[in-house]
Amino acid sequence: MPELPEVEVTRRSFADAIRGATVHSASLGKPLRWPLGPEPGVLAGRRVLAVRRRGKYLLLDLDEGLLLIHLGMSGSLRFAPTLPERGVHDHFELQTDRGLLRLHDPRRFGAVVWAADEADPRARKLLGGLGAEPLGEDFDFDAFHAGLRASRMPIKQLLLGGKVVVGVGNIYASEVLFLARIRPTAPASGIGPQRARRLHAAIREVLARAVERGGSTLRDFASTDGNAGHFQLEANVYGRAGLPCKVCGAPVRLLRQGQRSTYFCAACQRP
DNA sequence: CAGTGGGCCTGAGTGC
DNA sequence: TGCACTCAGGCCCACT
Repeated sequence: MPELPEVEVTRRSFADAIRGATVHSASLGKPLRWPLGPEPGVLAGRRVLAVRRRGKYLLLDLDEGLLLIHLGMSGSLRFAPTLPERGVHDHFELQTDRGLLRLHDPRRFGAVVWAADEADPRARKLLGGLGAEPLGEDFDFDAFHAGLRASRMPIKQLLLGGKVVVGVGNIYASEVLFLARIRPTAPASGIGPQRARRLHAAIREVLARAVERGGSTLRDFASTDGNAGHFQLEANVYGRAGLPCKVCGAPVRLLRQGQRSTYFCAACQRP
């Protein structure tokens, strides 16, 4: 579910409030994608120093160790002084002196993983292969273009892979390629400097705009305060198969790439 | 080596 | 109403 903008919106919604909090206790529900590692009891007494984001992972820095939180396809976090009674899909809770942090994740593709530090193999396994942060300083055009040239994968699948740039999920991949006027099936290595420039800019533009809009709410995304996002209201192609392209009026087309839906305009987006 | 497809889960929606 | 089926925002890993 959540792509980079949703994760960033989530982070911003509770980072300040939880900073400095002391953990009283932690508890697990049903198994998530990966085990926490140690017993949840080791979190008792820890202080939360900061909440950072790397790709679609949230990093809770503790005074000893850190927690890597991934929302998977259906995960969401709430943080508040008190929350309603715990439900069957609430699979992780961190009780602190500033409130309760709760992970709600019906499909359980998400995870909460403890690591001693970022060099810990447990953290490196998850963060090690990640590409550039699209909204950060390190999203360098030359490196990006070199990443494209090195792969013959269809550009949409390369973007989803997260090795070149992180955070572009299935919704935003379609939107970004529409804005850059590039066909999703185009081999990455064949994208010239001109089009690569447009793509590089489109990634920043679409993701930054989605963050401003509070993310997308397709099914059940909500930030930790429970509010919905609004970006999907301005999607140009995602979820609009058969409807007229907002630019040229041609019907938006739908195709499958690697078991995922891709939306595009055949008139606006050249192969 | 790069690239593909299976699988992890549950819930919502559709068609019969 | 019930059942069978498809699909959904991610990502690791076994395989070709």
